Amino acid sequence: MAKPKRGVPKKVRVPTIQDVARLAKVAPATVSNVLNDSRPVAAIRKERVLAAVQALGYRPNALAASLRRKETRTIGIVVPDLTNPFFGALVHRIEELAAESDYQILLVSSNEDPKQEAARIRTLLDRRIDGLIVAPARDEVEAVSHPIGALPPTVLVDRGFGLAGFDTIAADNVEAGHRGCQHLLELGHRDIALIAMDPKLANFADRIAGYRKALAEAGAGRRARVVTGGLDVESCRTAIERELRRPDRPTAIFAASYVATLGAIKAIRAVGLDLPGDVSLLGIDDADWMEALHPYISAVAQPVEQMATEAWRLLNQRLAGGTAKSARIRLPCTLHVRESTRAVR
Amino acid sequence: MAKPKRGVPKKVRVPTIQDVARLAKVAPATVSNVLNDSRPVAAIRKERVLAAVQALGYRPNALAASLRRKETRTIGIVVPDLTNPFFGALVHRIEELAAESDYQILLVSSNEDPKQEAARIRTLLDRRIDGLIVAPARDEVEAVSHPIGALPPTVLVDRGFGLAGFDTIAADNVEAGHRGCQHLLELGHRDIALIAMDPKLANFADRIAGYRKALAEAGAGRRARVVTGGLDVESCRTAIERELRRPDRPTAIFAASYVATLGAIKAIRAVGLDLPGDVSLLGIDDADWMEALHPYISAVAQPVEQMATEAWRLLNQRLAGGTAKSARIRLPCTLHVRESTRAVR
DNA sequence: GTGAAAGCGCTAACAA
DNA sequence: TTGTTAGCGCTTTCAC
Repeated sequence: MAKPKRGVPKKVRVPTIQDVARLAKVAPATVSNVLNDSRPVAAIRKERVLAAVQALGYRPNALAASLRRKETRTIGIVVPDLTNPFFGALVHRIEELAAESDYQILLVSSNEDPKQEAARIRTLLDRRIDGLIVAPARDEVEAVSHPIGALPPTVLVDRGFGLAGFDTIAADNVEAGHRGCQHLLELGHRDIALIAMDPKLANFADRIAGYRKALAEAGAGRRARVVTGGLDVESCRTAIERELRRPDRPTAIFAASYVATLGAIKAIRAVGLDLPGDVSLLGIDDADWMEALHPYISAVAQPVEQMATEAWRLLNQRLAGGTAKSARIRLPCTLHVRESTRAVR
Repeated sequence: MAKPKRGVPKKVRVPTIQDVARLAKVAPATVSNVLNDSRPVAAIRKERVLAAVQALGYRPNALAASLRRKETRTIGIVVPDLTNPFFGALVHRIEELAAESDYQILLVSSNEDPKQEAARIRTLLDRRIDGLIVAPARDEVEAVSHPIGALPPTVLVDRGFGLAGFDTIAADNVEAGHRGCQHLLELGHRDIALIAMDPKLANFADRIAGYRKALAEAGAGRRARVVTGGLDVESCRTAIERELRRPDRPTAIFAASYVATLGAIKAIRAVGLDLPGDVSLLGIDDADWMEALHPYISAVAQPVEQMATEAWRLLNQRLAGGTAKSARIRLPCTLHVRESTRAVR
């Protein structure tokens, strides 16, 4: 048995700005000024400082600087579920942009739960993040900010569009629902079931509205069929399966999210129908695999990259002190017609 | 035009521990002791403190506490690519576990680039993270730690297995390659091409070794065909397509990663072969969609959840002062036989 | 152009 | 049990 000496911290003292100053025979302030270009420093001293920094392997303690400067160059990101490729891509891109501007990312997941979301955001605030990007679990203001109090500059992505006091970004979900449904109608479908994870979430409500609008325009307003799935693939699958087993089963499924799309494919399989022979499928949200296996899945793609870019741009503006009134940005989706949608027989 | 007053910080002063102390008529230290249970405090005072905290909406400044305590309760996570579902799931689970223990996650992506990796890790260190979990871009020690200097407790996941000074965790990649190849051999395949993104990465080297071993055991050692793809789907697709267009094309493809699997599917389509009629496909790494569209993709699944759990467990142990010698943990993979692998004609 | 000194908000050591 | 003091490592006055 090795006898583990517990809690013995390494004795290697990390050099501080004082150590550098001493070695370079200058004031700590001068070291700071050299390293941050915050004031002109004579060339001779500057060299001495740089040499000392080199010699000691000095790295400024960002914590101390943040405490003093009252700015952490850290932003929080909150997403409902990181395993969802939409949010994965979103975070990926934001992290990339943030890093370019020398910002770090504190990442938390809310697991689609407003309670957890609030709790996690609070811990982020305790760390004095400079800004926050959140894809909220719910759309209500209370859920996002009420239990938390003052927030730093915050931009809301995907959900919570239009909430007062926030810059908000979302896909044009009404148009996504409208355009998607139109596509199905053009193919001759009249019995189109739309599957939403939670029709109360604004983005689903919008997609449903667009869908209804397209239906109405085609004189098929009474044929709307909105099915509520749930937050996970299984519950969506079950709901869709039930719909497909009805005698008057739909000829097309419009799955209003990534999770719903996955559920729809599984449901169609489970019922033993042919895709797209017996039933067409149109998804919302794109993924790499949708163009791999046949039938390629037709989908209305949200502009994730753009959403990330805009989110970062808006946040950056605020971080720079911008006080423009809250932005509300709707980004257009793109319909990718592939193989899973086919003319009705 | 609104006239934007730039850079005007909000005048709302955030309450400090001093404010609470004053209001509660106690010493700041007492407030600290109440909030952290660090010393017994008389019930009367405790109540006064709590009331004052409530009244002011006081939240301790974690930055200041960290500076003083020399511990941030923050750990860094470094992954090569967050859009890869494997790393997405890994981060997701680690974040979850960390949050349960009141740790935060600073997330950075290395984009498969050791240079970027080193740079990003350095910025994490400047923030005095307590620990680090990294899925390195390369396997060499130098790449991970040499250009950086002293690291906090660090565990390496997926790559860099066995590097001295680190707890390391990886799937049993040799076995994964072995078992996978065996499965193909059992189906009668003899011309099996293995596609690796980069055969120099240890996990690919291991998978290749396992594959060769299985081949040798079947007396087909000379028939090994290792194809180098690349870091992205397209380059893998191209490489596999080339292989499939040869007159002596393989009857089975063994794609040694998620990206390679996607590339393989696309290549098989591009060449116009039937999957699995003309060619079988076995992937490494599992994904939700592999059980959605036909043919369901057979795959050797890495135990992502377990890898995350173990990573967190090991790190936690170190954070608690544990000084056991570096752990090396190999976790077994699971073969999911589905529809994309079929007996050779 | 430079240095000395104060202080960001907290906790740990020392007294009482 | 409580308060006072010092100081974590840095940046920013202010004075020279």
